[in-house]
Amino acid sequence: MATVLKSINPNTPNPKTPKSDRSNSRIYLLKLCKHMRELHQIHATLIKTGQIHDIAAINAIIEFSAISDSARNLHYAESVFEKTENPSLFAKNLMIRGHSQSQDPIYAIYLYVRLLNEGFEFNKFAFSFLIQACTISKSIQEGHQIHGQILKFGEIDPHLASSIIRFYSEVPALDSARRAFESSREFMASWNSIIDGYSKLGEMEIARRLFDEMPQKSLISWTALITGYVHLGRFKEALEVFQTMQKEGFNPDQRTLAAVLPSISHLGALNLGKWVHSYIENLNLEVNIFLGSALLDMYCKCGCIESAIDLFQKMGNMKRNVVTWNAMINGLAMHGRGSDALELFQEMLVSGTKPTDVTFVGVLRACSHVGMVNEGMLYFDQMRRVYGILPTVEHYGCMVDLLGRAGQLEEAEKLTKSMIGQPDVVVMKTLLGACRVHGNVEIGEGVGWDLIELAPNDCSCFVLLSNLYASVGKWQEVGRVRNLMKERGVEKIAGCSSIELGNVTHEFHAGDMSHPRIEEIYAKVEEIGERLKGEGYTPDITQVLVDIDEEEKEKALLRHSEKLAIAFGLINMTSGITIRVVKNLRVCSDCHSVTKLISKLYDREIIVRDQNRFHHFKEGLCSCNDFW
DNA sequence: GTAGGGTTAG
Repeated sequence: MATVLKSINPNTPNPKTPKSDRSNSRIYLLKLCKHMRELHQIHATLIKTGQIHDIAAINAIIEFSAISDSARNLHYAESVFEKTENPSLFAKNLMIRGHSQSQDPIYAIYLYVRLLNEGFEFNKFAFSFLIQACTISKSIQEGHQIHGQILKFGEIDPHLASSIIRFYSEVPALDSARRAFESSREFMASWNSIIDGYSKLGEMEIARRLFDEMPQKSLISWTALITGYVHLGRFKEALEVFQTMQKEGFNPDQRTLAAVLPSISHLGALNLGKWVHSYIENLNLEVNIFLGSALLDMYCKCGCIESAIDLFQKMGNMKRNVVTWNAMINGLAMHGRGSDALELFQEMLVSGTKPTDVTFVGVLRACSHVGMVNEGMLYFDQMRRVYGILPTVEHYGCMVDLLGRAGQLEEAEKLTKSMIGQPDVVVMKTLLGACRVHGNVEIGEGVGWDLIELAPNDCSCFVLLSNLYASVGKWQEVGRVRNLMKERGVEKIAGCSSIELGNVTHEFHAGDMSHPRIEEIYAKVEEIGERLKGEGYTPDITQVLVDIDEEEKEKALLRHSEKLAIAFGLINMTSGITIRVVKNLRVCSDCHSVTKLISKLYDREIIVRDQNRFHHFKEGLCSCNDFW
């Protein structure tokens, strides 16, 4: 006992101090508990000394065991609570709150009903937790009833109003949410809640209108709006809102930053991400689990895997949850560091963190990106057998990719057919892509034509099929696919690459002429082309889809967006600075070999993020080992 | 003394 107490608070009370002080210090100790073991010891002392009837002591024990983050034990809280003769209002609220945040939030309602029948009364805090319980468990009927109880109770404050709106938005029952909002427009929290509700349901236009109409905004309002744009994948708009917010004098806190970071990650805006990190450091903001995970993910997705690892280590075990681990595992996988990712997965298991479906996406991608077929099969099997996680389309996608790359196309096809329900477009595209890499027309042809029927407006299906035919010289078939695409009016998605220079992101589209310095850039591209040819490079024109002569095809290749972006980087960034490019599609094979050569001839590290993974080009080689 | 906005995969 003494040793534990010492470890919590070296100033163990002097036996000479008055009794009430000693009791207070024990309650103070309770608030410092980190583990259940410590709580047991203090609890035992309280019983021995008869102080257990102290209301504050009971509350502190229940508080720790019902809601603390570090070592929750609701059963323990329950047993203390049930033995208490006349529990305080605060204790009852703690129990309701504990249940509402547990695996079975509905028990909060059961407890409430039971206590109500026993003649107890409640205050507004209880209702707040009860409505939260209904929100989490999506208990529509119960939520309605609690809403009724609140109205009967008679006193609606901003917190209750916003909780009710939140409940109806998440059920979802937008009409009811709107009605609840209309009847509580006097509270800013109601506005925040309804904006958040519309945002999360993707109704951004309504959310935006309400936001503009709001008589007064708070940081919460801005964060709700940003979250909405992020959820819809409208990352640039999310960043615009973030910047406007600051111009209007609102300084972001941890939650706003955690909300906006995913946009920075998706756009690959490293400089902005670094700005966020230094902002956090300058303001001495605590890097909690949410913020830490978001930052870590930003560094992974912006190509700074070393910074991500650094942060991950600094965060330490206490500040990691499954999301943190998942982000790091997926990050390593994305950067082609498969064995590091798998090692980290083992570490995660040792730490006692239970893997989720997202973890296995990372694990399988790790295997896939470095071609570890057997390991991948093993994990795919383990996922179901050991962890009871049912594979989703993402997992099937990884497996098809894994088998496909290894050339086991029959196996891959078999797997798509064994999927529960229809294999989805992404999985089929993966299979078709693998067929193209291996020039397997027998399987790829069937898959390709099926895909075109399954996703008639998706240009990438046509492109893949056409490239498959091209790779084996079936030019007549290439023409057939191309004509069908034209007939149906399917638009090709233009390749787009971006590169940051200072705080400005420059975007390039294939064949784009709009950049103010485009002539200079094309001159550089030509120069690169000539220098590369001198080194024995021949353009790979087989994958060019348009019907033009060979010379034109070469030119078309030179206009690929990543080549423009890299040329722009070479012109503007002094040697020694890594060029970082983000691309919306997969890197084509010509751009891949060209970038390798550039990295050697111009002695430049180049990091390209494509749709699937990172390519680190250095001294003529790529981290993907030409396997992507 | 308790309550409204936050992180991974797609």
